[in-house]
Amino acid sequence: MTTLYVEIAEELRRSILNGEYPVGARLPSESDLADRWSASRGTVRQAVAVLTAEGIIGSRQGARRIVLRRERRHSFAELHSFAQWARTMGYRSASRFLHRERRRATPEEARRLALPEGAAVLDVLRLRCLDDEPVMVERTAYAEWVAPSVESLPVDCASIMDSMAEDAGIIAHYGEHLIDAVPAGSDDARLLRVRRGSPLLRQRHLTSNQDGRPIEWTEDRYRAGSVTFNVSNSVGTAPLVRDPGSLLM
Amino acid sequence: MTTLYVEIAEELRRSILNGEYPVGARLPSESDLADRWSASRGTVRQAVAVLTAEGIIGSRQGARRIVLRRERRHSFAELHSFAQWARTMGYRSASRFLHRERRRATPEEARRLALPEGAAVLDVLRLRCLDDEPVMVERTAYAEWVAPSVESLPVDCASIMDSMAEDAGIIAHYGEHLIDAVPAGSDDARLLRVRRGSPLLRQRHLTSNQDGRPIEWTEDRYRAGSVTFNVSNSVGTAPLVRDPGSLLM
DNA sequence: AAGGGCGGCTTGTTCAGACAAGTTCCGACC
DNA sequence: GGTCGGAACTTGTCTGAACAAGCCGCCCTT
Repeated sequence: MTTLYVEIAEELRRSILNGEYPVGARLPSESDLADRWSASRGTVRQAVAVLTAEGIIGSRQGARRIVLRRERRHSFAELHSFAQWARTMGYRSASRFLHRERRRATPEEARRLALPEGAAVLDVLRLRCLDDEPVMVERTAYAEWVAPSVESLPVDCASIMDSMAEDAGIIAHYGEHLIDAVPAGSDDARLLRVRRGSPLLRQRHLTSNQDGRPIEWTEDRYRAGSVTFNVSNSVGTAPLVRDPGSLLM
Repeated sequence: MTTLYVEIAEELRRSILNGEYPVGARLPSESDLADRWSASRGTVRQAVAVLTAEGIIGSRQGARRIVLRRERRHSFAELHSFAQWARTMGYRSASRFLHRERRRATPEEARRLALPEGAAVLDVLRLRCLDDEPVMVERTAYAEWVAPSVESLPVDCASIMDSMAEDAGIIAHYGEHLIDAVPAGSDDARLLRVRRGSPLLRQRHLTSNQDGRPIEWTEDRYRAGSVTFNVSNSVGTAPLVRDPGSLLM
């Protein structure tokens, strides 16, 4: 049993998906929805705020909400875990450790992971495949406090994040992502089977646990054409809302 | 005079920025903050939700909120207008129309802009510079209903979006962005002064007005190293999504 | 000294009501 | 027929209250 506003959001999402509210249509007013679920207007506002944050519906003061899009967006976990994302998209994903050893953190890594200069990190290099095609090279520096959990994993472990959560209770909670384009180095080129200097989509990200303590600093390099990042937004700035005594996210 | 929750959010952001709440520190509880501003708890929750969405603070049920980061990152929500973004970042930006003519929409453009096959669009090619350095090539297909506003602009117009808002009341309200990496074509290479085939960061985006009516479908190509996109998220919010390359593109 | 449990604190969810601000639409007027 | 104004509707902001759920530290036990 989930919470009420999540349930309302899910049912609305379903209604949009199955065409009851096509793209461009206006949703019922908040009070209509509140009546339908015997909920207060505030709870309904939490529900529609979820869909707004997902980019599915848009809203303006005074006018009824409209449907912008049908497809649903995916969750935080899928952004942090390549394996989990691949699974939900219906791909077979595989990965292998090519390299795994402790070394000193570079100045950049130390800064990102909030470590003292020269602290030890666990350096990991992995190659990721979708349906047997090499798609991404992943270079990660793990903070020392999570290193043991990573070192004990088998070389073909599919999802480090999943394993860490299960074995050590280390859970990714916050993330920051930097996205740009870089030319393939000679190692990248060999592993991804592209020419040296050809374009790669680079996603660097810092993952932290629930206390804001950094877990890892990662640089992923995707072969051009294999992956696209997708963002929806609206001017309404506040993707979040609240209402009588509560707000949501 | 802005609204109360925005004011609270701004003051909290300032306090974090000036070090009153350093990274890792715990914020006061909701009721403390409510007392301080003589506001209800609900209003305070709206304020902290703003900061949460910006990735500045994190929150977990039962525990006090913590500071994750000081700076406010430049988020996609603000990346509506290149000119506007450049200005807030302190750059001198310039741009020039290299090409501007009506033609038939390609099948992709027709789909994105929700137009019938073969409808007319206004095709625009612009070169964007930051501090006199060519940084981005922009290829836009404008829907016919906004074409007149664009055609009347001077060749060195800095911000089409600003002009359209002023002159015709056409306001960008919703956006969807697709981000990946592509090799520079020969035109791109000449304009951006890079070698052909060198990596470019590509941002395609669809802009719609307040009714969800498509305004433009744009393809921006940034020279590698000139721009990095940045996204923050946490377990409750995921503004960014990853899509497989070949499907649905 | 190490471990466990309980209680107080804090965030999450929900309710009902009120007013402000913006949109829509129809009807009156020119 | 077109335009202007206003009424009805809808979303945005805010209050105050209550309970649930999760976290943390203190204290007591072993």
